[in-house]
Amino acid sequence: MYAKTEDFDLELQDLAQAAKLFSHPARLAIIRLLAARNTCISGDIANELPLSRATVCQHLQELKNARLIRGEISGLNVNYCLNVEKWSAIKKQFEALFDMEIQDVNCICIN
Amino acid sequence: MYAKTEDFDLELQDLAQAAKLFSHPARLAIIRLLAARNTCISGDIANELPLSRATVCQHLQELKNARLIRGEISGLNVNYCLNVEKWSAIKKQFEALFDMEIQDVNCICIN
DNA sequence: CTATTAATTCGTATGTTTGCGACATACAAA
DNA sequence: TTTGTATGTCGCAAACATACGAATTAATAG
Repeated sequence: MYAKTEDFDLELQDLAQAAKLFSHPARLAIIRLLAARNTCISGDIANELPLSRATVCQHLQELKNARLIRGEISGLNVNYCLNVEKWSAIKKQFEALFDMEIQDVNCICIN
Repeated sequence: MYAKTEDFDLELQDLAQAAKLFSHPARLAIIRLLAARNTCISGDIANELPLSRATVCQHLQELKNARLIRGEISGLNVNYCLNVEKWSAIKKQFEALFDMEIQDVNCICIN
């Protein structure tokens, strides 16, 4: 986090951090995969993405640190799944953003 | 955009790019300001944020490049406003993401 | 025990974002 | 024309993100 980020409302910091999770197509692809399937082995995820195993792992860790996904060791494999509670919480945050009332603009604003 | 980003679905690339707009509290704060007011002078925006004018200008340009906001010159001032069409489009993209059906998870996933 | 296999971490290279001071532009008033 | 004011751009530095090969860890099979 850049230093100045702390100078904003916590609510905005929080939402910005959630948005960052969605700001890379690999992470969106992972989320989509985990939503679509209920089996979710790390290696399978890596095989479906056009990235190296190491890079996919990094994205998985980011989502895991944010508690949006969870991983469970099962022998040699690791099963990942969405944390639906966190998913719902983020969904609510974005709903609040988009439900925000918008005043009529008073500029013509061509450009 | 990193090279590998192009290897993903256009839909995911697009959504990731929209999410990036929301991934900094300064940009969220700007959006919130523009939604709340119908007068929206560049200098006033900069004064409300804990950042230098140059930095705020940079964030404004980013939002403008993405067509989420528009700026209109009015004498010495520049009036900014939300582009409600783009705002609605992005809102729809996120609604589609969050309306995605989620399968029941089959892992216990403590960690 | 020793391979084998799956997953992750480490180290490193490269690219992007953030932040700002200084400079440039552009309009308006004196 | 000169001066002042509002904006925006440039160039730099620091922080952060992305990507991957190589090394590491950890469980299992032989």
